[in-house]
Amino acid sequence: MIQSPHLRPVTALRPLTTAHLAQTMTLLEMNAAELDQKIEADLASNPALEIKDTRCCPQCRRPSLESGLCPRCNASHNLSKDEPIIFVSPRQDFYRPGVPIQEDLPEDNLPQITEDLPTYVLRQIAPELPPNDRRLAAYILSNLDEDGLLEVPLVEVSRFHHVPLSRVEAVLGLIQRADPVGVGSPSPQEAMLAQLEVLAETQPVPPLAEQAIRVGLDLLSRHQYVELGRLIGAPSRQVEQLAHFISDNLNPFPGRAYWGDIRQGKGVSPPVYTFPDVVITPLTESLEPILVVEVVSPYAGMLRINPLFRQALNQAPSDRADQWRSDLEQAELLVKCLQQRTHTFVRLITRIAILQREYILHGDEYLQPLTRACLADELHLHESTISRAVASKTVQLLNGHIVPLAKFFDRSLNVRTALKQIIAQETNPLSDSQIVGLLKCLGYSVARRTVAKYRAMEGILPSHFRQNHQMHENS
DNA sequence: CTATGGCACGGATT
DNA sequence: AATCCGTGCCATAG
Repeated sequence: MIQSPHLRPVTALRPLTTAHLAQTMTLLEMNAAELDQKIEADLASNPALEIKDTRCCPQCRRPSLESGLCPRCNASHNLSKDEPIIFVSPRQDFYRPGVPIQEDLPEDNLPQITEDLPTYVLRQIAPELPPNDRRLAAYILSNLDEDGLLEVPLVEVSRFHHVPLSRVEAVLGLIQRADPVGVGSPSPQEAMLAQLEVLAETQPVPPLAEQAIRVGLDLLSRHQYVELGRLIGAPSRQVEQLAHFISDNLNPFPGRAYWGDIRQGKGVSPPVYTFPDVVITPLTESLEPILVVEVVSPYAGMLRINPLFRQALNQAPSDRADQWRSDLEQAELLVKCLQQRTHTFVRLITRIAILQREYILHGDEYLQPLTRACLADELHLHESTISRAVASKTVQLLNGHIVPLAKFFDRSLNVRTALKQIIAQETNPLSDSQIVGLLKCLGYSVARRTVAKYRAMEGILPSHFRQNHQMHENS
């Protein structure tokens, strides 16, 4: 149900209300990229629609206001910092933050396709892959579990595709060396071995590491150094260093904690999402900047009913009249629904920008736990409307990271980052219940059990598998 | 006895 | 109506 008291006379539509509602819902669910496609399709098939010329802002090429400048360049600098500047911008490719505006964007600068883990990996290895092995690779990658490990036995893959096992292994070898190193391995053990191998190419690794992982991974994870030392023939002191090295550098679950956090890491962070639906930038560089929130909505303000078409309707050939009339109605409906969609979305994002200002400026730790229901109540919308509006949309933050809009509704992110900080700073491993105490001091009240779950989510090992962070570096 | 993981329940989310 | 998430209770390992 759309019910919005502040809404313009959109309510005074037509007897089309059911169709209107239905389409608004559908549109609301789409993100910018999908909407773009949809509108392009409509433009192509419906002669009643046309694109109206718009003037561009001379400074940034966004469509301009009456004054000639766009809302951003036109904004005065002495507004209240609590009031974000919000405006709607029609096309993603008019403007790319951080990238100087160019007349022609080079080919490889165009929007990336939305990538999930399998696609991301596939793109990396495709060049090295013989064409007939591509399907094989794609098949393997589509059978990864959420940890980035292969769920299906290799033999089965080979049988399914009627190729020798050796070929499957060769392809898998390539996959394992692609970016989340170790991805696609059949077991944590193999993942770690692959990582070790890659690591060895750039830096020295302890000679016994490989053996330790091969024969004693379970001992390693249980901290049973003496036992392990006996097994691989090394003093327990050396084994301890070994364990330290392993837990610092290797990750048994290559796919985990990979999508969430895009840190400086080693390489460049992979672009995971397409163009964002919202771009947030500071108006000026300062500690307490005014936020500029740009809502990307394809063709916003550029779409209208072709006036010529409307005129021509009267003189329509009788056999075509019905068709034309329905085209016109559809076009009108689309335009109204789009207005409705942007309006709802703008109200939503405005509220979010105000409520989550601290988060936008200062990062994960300051994210307010916010529920859709609560926002729905404030905006007098139905919660399902919020859900639809939030679904599958992304926001680009000040630091250039693109995150799903749903992240603004994450109930536990702030606690999880606090937890990560605690663990990063700990000198010796803290137990979960000790962490509960520390979190409580910070004002986060969570159950002991929950801390364990958060750890798992972040890919942090249990305390007895973690190492003292004070001593460091082997020779 | 302490630290964790597993299972299941209730409320929130979609 | 189906699913996800935080939590409590219990079993297990050290």
